[in-house]
Amino acid sequence: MGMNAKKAEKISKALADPNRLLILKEIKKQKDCLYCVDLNQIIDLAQPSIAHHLKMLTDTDLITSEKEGRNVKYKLNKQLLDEYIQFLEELKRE
Amino acid sequence: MGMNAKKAEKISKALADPNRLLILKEIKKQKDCLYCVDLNQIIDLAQPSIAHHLKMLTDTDLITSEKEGRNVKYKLNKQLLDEYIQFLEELKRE
DNA sequence: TTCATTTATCGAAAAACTTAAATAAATCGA
DNA sequence: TCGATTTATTTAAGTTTTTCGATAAATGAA
Repeated sequence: MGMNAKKAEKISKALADPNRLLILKEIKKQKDCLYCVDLNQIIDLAQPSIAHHLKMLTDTDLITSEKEGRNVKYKLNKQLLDEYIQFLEELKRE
Repeated sequence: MGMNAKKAEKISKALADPNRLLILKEIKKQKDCLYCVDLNQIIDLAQPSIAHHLKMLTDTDLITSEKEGRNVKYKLNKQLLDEYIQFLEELKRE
């Protein structure tokens, strides 16, 4: 619970890739609920690469995954994003 | 002016390192005004490595540098950080 | 000018990251 | 069960990043 520099570093790293930002954007587009299978149409990468990026995002808890039959549904972890934003806000306070 | 995914990616990358986060934290500590020379005491890295990290932060405009004689003074670019935060906020909006 | 201090750059080695082919695992439908 | 679909894992190649030694450049002080 709560953000620290180590976590913020990992989250920053997770955000530091165009394809992962695209995934997050798609989650937002799909009303905060994305099926992995749809990403293959959207992202110009081989399936294992997409799986790799999804794993990085779930490993940092930026997104949560939920199995639905053969598919996996992804949602944004808004609370963690908020904690990260709070960490950044505090960098501004002198 | 204004944030986009490409810029956000670069900023994320700049934030995705423990030493660079430490530099930002020190800028905050020193009342938003850090002299490069002080970092050598604080960060356990060789001088060229510190210079490299400072360059990454200035290249993304997260910090600004100002020459003062032999020294260089660094300040946080709060506006850019705000734009980045805004970008993240928008990821939450469905 | 000469020396000391501070910062920047170059070059190279090591570590980390990205990507995809091959393949495995899980699940659904027929 | 069998075949098709979806996702995960392994392995390896290519790229990028991090780090430091050596060295250069810039500036202040004596």
